[in-house]
Amino acid sequence: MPELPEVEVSRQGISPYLENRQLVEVVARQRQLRWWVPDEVLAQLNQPILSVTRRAKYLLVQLPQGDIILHLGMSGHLKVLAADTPATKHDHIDLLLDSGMLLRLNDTRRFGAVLWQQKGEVHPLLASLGPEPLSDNFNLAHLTAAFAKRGSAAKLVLMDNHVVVGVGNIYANEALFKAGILPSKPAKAVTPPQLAKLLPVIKDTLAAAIKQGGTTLKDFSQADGKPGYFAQQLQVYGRGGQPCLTCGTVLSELRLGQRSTVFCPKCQS
DNA sequence: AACGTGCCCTGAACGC
DNA sequence: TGCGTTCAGGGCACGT
Repeated sequence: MPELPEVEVSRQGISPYLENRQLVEVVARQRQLRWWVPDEVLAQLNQPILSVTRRAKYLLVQLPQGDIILHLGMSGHLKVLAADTPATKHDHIDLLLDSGMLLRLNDTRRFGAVLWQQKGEVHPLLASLGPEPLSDNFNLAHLTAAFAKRGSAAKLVLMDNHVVVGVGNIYANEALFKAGILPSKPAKAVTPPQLAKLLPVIKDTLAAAIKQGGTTLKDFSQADGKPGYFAQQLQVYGRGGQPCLTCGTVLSELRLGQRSTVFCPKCQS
């Protein structure tokens, strides 16, 4: 599933193919994604592409009159292909460019989205998001304040988009392990030293993942859907019942907010 | 405001 | 072999 690093790597991968190109046609197939743009909006998008940016896990294709917003959901991925490449199953939308290439969104499980926001407006889905994890707005003061007033599990608060965006299930598990914090610990009970450790752990892990994902960039127009950062060793995610890589204790597994949660009962407290 | 739960979707993995 | 069931997960919507 695309987490923030994969979305950022996708952004970096597609940007060179899109920026300063003219969008000449939008081909829509499957409209039953989580959210979808009205056809009359899609019909008016033949405009130059100014840039491709990212907010949380949303990609923004910026046009003079507004932004096309893409969300990859759980199973979505983007490819830049020759315009005559036949569509396959789950290819939901193509943005055809004047270069003879196209940007194609494929999303098996259809948790993704295609949205539009007019220039000068902020789509409601983007309006109340927390800070970007790699920005200075995500700092110890902010993290401390957010945790101080929440009684629910630390992992759930970390995954709350109002607290910080882009920390999905995998990274929440990994970051809490590296910071030595029990995922089920009430957020307000997490100690100042633990928070001080958690903050850089999140930033460093995400930054490293983006950097590793960069290795797939030059092959982006190929059919390579594998995110480079998955090559990194996951310490706990998907390893329930196996020994902790630090101390050898069997990793515990439980569900928080209907998400799989793995932790070391000895290393995390 | 904060918290818990349901829901959307497909395909792989599993159980009988 | 071939069913049925379970699981994975982002994030909104809703009820309490």
